[in-house]
Amino acid sequence: MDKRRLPKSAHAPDLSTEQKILAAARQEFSERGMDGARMQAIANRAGVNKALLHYYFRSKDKLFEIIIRDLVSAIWRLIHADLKAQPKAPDLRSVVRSLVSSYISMMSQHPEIPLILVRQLLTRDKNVRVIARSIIAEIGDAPGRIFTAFAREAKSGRIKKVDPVQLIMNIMGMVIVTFLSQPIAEIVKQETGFGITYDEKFYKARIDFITDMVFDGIAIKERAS
Amino acid sequence: MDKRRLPKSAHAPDLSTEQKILAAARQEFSERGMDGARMQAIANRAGVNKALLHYYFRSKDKLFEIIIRDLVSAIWRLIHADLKAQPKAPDLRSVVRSLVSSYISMMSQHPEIPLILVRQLLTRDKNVRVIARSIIAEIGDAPGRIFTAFAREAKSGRIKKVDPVQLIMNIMGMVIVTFLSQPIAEIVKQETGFGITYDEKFYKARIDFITDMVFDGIAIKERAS
DNA sequence: CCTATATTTAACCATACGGTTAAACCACAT
DNA sequence: ATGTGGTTTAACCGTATGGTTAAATATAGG
Repeated sequence: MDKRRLPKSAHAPDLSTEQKILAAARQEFSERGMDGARMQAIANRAGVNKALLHYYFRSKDKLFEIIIRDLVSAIWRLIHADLKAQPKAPDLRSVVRSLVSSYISMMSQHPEIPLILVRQLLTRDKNVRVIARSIIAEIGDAPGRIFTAFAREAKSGRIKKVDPVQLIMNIMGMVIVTFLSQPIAEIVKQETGFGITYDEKFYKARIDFITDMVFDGIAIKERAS
Repeated sequence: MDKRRLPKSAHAPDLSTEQKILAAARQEFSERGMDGARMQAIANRAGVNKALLHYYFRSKDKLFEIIIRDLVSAIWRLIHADLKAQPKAPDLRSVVRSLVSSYISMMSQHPEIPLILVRQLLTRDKNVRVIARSIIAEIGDAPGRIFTAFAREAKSGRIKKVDPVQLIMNIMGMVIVTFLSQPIAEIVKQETGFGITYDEKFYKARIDFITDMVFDGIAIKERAS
């Protein structure tokens, strides 16, 4: 059995049916979620026969799983590429800024990442465990880095002693709301006429704004206490 | 047609089958989302025959719509009750604090609210428009109040002149992440052993932490520039 | 009691949707 | 040209699930 899978080579259509399916699936899943997505819809988006979805990826579950796996590993890849491109952070503020910047730039390049992952993580479902586990593994570095850096800085008295859980939760909240708000903002625009333009400029502004809010909030001001 | 609907009075079972269904549906929808929810599962949770769901609420869509409508109006009701219970806010910081507090207390009492609404709003779907519209109408007060209050304060030079969109986005992000993180935190606990206890104490701490972060971030420190 | 009306139930229906299959198609090697 | 193996297609299948129905059961009013 299984003469399918790993087709590759020989024949070579116009740059991979497989890729077209994956792209279409990413779209569909991000808009409708695992349960709302329809195999037929994915096939249509990809301009491909439905049976091919099963030819290349056995089942809907397997397809979804691969999408998730790819997204999670993309996080890792993109974040690291971006961090490496940045100058080594000298001070704490720069560390936070570069982390925030990396995550925002990553998600702005791939808006499906927060959409699919968040929705899935909100779902009470045993396979969520699997996703969560891999995310924890992949994302793992960031909270740790922030945590230890802050602990050190707090010891040296340059920042307030705050609960790191609260701190990280706030940072994460400010980062992801940037993307979760997008579909809502679109509707608000259509309803009220007032809208946000999610472009390069806006994202840059958010990086600064978040960093500022974090720091000028927790930095101890010399003159008081 | 329609001899059903508005059964009420006459007979009177043990405190409303209708209510049992609504409660069960709220649960199911919040855990699995509109598409993932199963009518049979709702019936089971309510300990009721499946046909009753259709007897009281025509269809799955209608049932979901009612749930959403109720949640949205609950936001309004709870927020206002809470705000009225609080002392009139004298200064800006107190205004923000009391708004943040109201929203957090509201969602902590009804965790389904953020779960169902956020998931639904992430879905690309025409009926999202309807939901969004009602939320915009109901929630409407808060951003406006914050916005004008901040504009006034900024004029008087007590806080930095910041983009109100960025500001509100940050506040909202920090508030909702408090609840969106809950399912994830549960898994993290099972995976790594480290967990957060989402209790009264934690929520109170978050209210303070968020307020502090917002303000000590945007308040102009006398000694500097 | 009897009747009318609301409620509840089991059994059933229709179909949307994930998945399968067998045949066709296509490119290349021999 | 023909055979081989990956690829694509239309047509089909089984079932889960939303929804319906007709009969049963309860309740209140007369």
